[in-house]
Amino acid sequence: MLAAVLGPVQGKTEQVTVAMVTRVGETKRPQDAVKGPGRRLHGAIEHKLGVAILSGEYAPGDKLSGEVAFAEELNVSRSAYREAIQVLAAKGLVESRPKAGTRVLPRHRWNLLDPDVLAWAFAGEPDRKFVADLFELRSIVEPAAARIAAQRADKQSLKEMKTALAAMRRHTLATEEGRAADRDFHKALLQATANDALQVLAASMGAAVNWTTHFKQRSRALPRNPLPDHERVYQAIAAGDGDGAAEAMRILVQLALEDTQDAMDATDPEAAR
Amino acid sequence: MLAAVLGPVQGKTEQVTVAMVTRVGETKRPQDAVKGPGRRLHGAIEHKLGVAILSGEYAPGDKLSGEVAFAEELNVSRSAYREAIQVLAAKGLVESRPKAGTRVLPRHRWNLLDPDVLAWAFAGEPDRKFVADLFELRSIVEPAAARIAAQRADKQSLKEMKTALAAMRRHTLATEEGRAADRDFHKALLQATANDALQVLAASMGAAVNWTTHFKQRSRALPRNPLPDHERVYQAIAAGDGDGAAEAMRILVQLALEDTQDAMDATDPEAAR
DNA sequence: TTTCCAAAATATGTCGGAGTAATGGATCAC
DNA sequence: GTGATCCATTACTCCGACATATTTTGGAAA
Repeated sequence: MLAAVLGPVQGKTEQVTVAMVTRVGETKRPQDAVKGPGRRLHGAIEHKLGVAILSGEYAPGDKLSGEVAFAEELNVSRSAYREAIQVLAAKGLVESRPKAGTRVLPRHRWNLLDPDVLAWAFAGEPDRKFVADLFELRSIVEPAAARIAAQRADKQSLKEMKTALAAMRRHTLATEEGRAADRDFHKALLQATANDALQVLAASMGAAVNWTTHFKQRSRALPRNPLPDHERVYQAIAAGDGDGAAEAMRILVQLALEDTQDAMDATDPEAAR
Repeated sequence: MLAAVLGPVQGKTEQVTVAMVTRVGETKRPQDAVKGPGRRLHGAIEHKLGVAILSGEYAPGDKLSGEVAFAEELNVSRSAYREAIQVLAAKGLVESRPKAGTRVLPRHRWNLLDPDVLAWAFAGEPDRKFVADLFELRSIVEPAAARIAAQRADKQSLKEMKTALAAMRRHTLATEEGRAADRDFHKALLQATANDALQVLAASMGAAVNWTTHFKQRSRALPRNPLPDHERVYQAIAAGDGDGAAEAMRILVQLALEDTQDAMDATDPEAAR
């Protein structure tokens, strides 16, 4: 009488594998390691409902069936269901009121920059308009971040960026290590800005961009080698050249956008106009 | 023990053990304090814990007392406490694991751009560094948004901005209507960009900026009249002048930052160096 | 003594049910 | 037609029990 409906939740081993996709070769303390907390049951419900909402299966304004009905339909207890709903409500996806039930909120209330919401958005076929919006935002924020980083970067951050670049050179973007190095590079760059708000925002966008690389992989067209672009950014930052860093980063983002769009066109040729 | 900690929201009366001296005039209902869908019990717990964490009362790495213990301490059921914790976990503030307990996550895991988290951050004395970071981000995003708006604004958005400007002129920023008009202006500007990601981000920042106006009010120094700055932005957008709009918005944000810093200096002279 | 595995201890996770409170809509009076 | 009142529906809260996961420990084996 368990939650067979939830599919991915049920298999214990599956969850373990998902949680274990952490980076190899991490020598940090076990506590700090990204040991993913195996998704709980309510976590699975969040994911299921979150994806359903983001994919448009439940449109804004739609009323979900009552707690008892829905919980029974999912074969979970009301507690688990309610905790999931609370999380969705915390992210602005739904709102619950006595007598009125819980309804899907209009899209402009959604916390689209929440990492989980982004993950749910990219779980299905991503919306091309939304991807374009994200890249537009990225093309605003990241060059500015690079400019600030060029002004404030300390030796420590520069060293980390250099290390990440070396790792990118060693592995390619085709490997998980390479992509991890890419993330590390941007992460180190953001840390160099010494701006918490920028870091949080870029972390969200980075996660989203990460999902797009998944599509690049799926398409046959190999993306161009992004290493030279990254190196230009690094050189400018190391030289303290704010304008140069911003311009180099602008180009980097622009190329990433083109690659992603090409990949999406290749994956879903119909949608390309 | 102390249900009073949770403020206005509280239920049971028979839970009180000793010295239940009902204070007269305490018959206020949750609706009195909050508008719209009044905060539920678990909402109050979220707020209390969220503020405690953001203010540093619970430092990253700290372990919260167990569910039973903490729930009993707050005089709430375990269910309500758990739902609150799930919400905090959804915003990246804490993480719960069996046997290990619930711990406050490191600051870089917090969703600092979540509207609720921002509200909690500004519930106490705001961190000056964080305010500076937010304004730096705002000075990156909003001018760029204004530039895009100048390129894409349709008649509808322009009309809304014009209406908001008129309202700002009629009332001042000292009134709630005036501040609402200010928000409407920025909201209309963002809508003109036709970029969902930008809209969500700016909405969060707008909420944060709104909290800072609270401090401007608290200080004696009246902020300068921001109307001319807004009008310059509008004129540039209406004329389709992207560079002009960006520059005008840059100045607007810069002045807002100076006003806010002055207000914070006046409120807390010690921290000013 | 050191290493490793197994069982216990403990805190979170899940469950089902009962009762409370609040709200939206129908009903009724004016 | 307009307003206030009543009521059914729904989420909200509480409770107590059991399940599950993970750390800790203690003991067996090397």
